[in-house]
Amino acid sequence: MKLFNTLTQSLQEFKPINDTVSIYVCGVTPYDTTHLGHAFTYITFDTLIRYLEYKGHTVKYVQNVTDIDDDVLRKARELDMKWDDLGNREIERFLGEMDSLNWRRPDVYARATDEMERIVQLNEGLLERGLAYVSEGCVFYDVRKDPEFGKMAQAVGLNDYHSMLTIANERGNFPDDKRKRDPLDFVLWQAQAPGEPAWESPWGPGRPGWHIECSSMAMHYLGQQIDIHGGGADLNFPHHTCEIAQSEHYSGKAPFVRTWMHVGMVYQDGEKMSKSLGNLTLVRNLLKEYSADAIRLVLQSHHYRYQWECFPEDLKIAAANAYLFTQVRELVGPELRGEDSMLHNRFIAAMDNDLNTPEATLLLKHAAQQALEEKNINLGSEILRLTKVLGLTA
RNA sequence: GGCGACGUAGCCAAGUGGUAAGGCACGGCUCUGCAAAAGCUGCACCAGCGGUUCAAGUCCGCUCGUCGCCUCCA
Repeated sequence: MKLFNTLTQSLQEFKPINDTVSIYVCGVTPYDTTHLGHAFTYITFDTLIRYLEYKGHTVKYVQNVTDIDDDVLRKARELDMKWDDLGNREIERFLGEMDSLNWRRPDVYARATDEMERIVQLNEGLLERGLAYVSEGCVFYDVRKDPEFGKMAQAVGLNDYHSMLTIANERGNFPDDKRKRDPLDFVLWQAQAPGEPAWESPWGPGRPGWHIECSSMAMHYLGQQIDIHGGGADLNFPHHTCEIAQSEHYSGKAPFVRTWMHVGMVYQDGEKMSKSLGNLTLVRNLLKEYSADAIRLVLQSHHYRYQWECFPEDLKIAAANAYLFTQVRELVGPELRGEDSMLHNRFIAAMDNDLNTPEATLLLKHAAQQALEEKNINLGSEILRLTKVLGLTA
């Protein structure tokens, strides 16, 4: 199977390091609702994992949830809720809605607040190696000590280190922070602010920076080098750029990740779907009108690396296609009988080509039309076997 | 401002040098008492200009346009 590695910007033959494929996917911050963009990302990895398992791999899948950060605290204040109550509520909603889409839950769903001890260790390690420094109860990553910083940023077109530095200075969002040595330095541990929750650390009470939890969890649950690390395309910089820096300098092993996979953004009204713009299609609302299979088919009819916009018409088409597969199920019955190697091989070829689900779903659709026309039980059985690989419930 | 991506029919979209998939919409036909559904069928000089090549949507350059990232974001 070939997968596109964001870091090298090329298709690479996928070969796991060990028998068990290690996959880490950046999860959500639980302060708001689940929209179609989230579903696209997580159904993409759900599909990948189902496919890998179908091909005989054992997969260990870890996803984080950032249950303590600025957004959670801010939203909790707005709602006059306790921050952890808000987090718990939104985590339940997220998991519930993803369950409704028939996703395979991660083997480990890790909370940032359960990770404190190891995050502190990671900070200590980076301090020992001279790649971080303490300043007024905070720990910062020292980008000047890391000539390799920004590999991922470069890969996605964000020029080089010096340009990033220049731009960051021009923009001036953080250089005013006198606690930092360099405007690009980022927080590994931040000192407690008045009224905010805090955890103990050698540098005083505080909480983790924005990127450190993922380094910590990935290395703890999966090892210092992992097979696949994924997330939305908006995470490649700065989040994954910083993750690479932290992880590789802590472990002394590179690459931290064999294959970086980034999922394209979903658009609405011509712009990127985002909480701040409010142009959201909510999974919860879609589920009122469409089946999980229809929603999955809409997502899978787009290739994961590319951005797209969801139109109502596409959902109707997907629902019609989902119906085709239920008709195939009626034709075949509960027991699968026979196979169709032609369809199987074409499906494998599509999926092996960087998870080309648009082609795979199209193949299955045409096969379904044919099977129904010919009342072909063998073909129908094969279709149902493969739709199951896509996580469909027909 | 810097950097990057993209620009294929009304819309979505495949296509990684060799006579332009597919889907939706639309038109025609078949079937049906009408309609719907279904089936058949029709519908593109690939943003513009220049270059490389026997051959370019596909490679290179420029222009125009759209979007993204650089700031929390799947």
